[in-house]
Amino acid sequence: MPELPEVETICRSLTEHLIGQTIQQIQVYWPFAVTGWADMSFVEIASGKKIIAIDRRGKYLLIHLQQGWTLIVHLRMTGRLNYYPAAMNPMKHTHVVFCFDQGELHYHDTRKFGRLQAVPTDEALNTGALARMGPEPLSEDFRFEIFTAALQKKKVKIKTALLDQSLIAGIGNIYADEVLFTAGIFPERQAASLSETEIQKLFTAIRTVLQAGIIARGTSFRDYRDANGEKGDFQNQVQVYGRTGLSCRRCGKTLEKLRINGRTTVYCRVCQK
DNA sequence: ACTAACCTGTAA
DNA sequence: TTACAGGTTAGT
Repeated sequence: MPELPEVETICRSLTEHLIGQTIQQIQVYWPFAVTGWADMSFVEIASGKKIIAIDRRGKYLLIHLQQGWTLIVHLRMTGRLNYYPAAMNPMKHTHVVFCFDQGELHYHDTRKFGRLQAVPTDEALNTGALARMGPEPLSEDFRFEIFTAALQKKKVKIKTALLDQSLIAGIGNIYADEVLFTAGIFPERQAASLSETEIQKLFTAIRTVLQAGIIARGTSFRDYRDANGEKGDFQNQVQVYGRTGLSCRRCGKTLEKLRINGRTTVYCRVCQK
């Protein structure tokens, strides 16, 4: 569910509530949701520790604990982290509950794709997909020349390239379609076929669209909520995602869809070449 | 490079 | 009943 703007919004809303709070107790209702480290269980590692910082990397949340431990969270499609100021009964799909001095954090995930891993902080960025994660598009690590060189090496469609987390971190199906519309690029173009001008448009569109997503506090078509249970607003300003059969806001032509990499892709055949 | 798998819910 | 959903990975 959440892409970069949603995870960033969750990160910020969690930070407000949890920095400095100690995890007093953890209840795990679905054990597959959590993973420990070496011979230590997730609960053993995290219990009794204070949260000192919360970061985002791509679509991952990094909850840093004292004593050198970090909880890596990926929400996949339907994962949610809900902060409640007072004790709350777990809901049908609540898999983990963290109890603090003030309030509780509930991990909820209808489709059970998401995972929480406890790892040593200095191993966090070397763990799994995080080790191969591309640059953060909103940081100075995202460089036009490097992005250009990477695209020219790829023999996949540009939409597939945008979804490749090792090429660029944090873009998912909604923002990929929005970025390609904004850049005026047809999603089935081969990545290596883009001109420098087109890559420049794409580079700029990635940054402006993701930034707009963050300002809107994410996109809530269905499941997404921030840590306070609030919806985002970006669904009210999308150009193409979810608008198959409706008219293009720019030229009026009926928007079309196709399937790329198993993902529905919506585009305007007039505005995107 | 494409598909199935992991899951459940909702809408067609 | 079938298709599809903000993701990733392990298989052909």
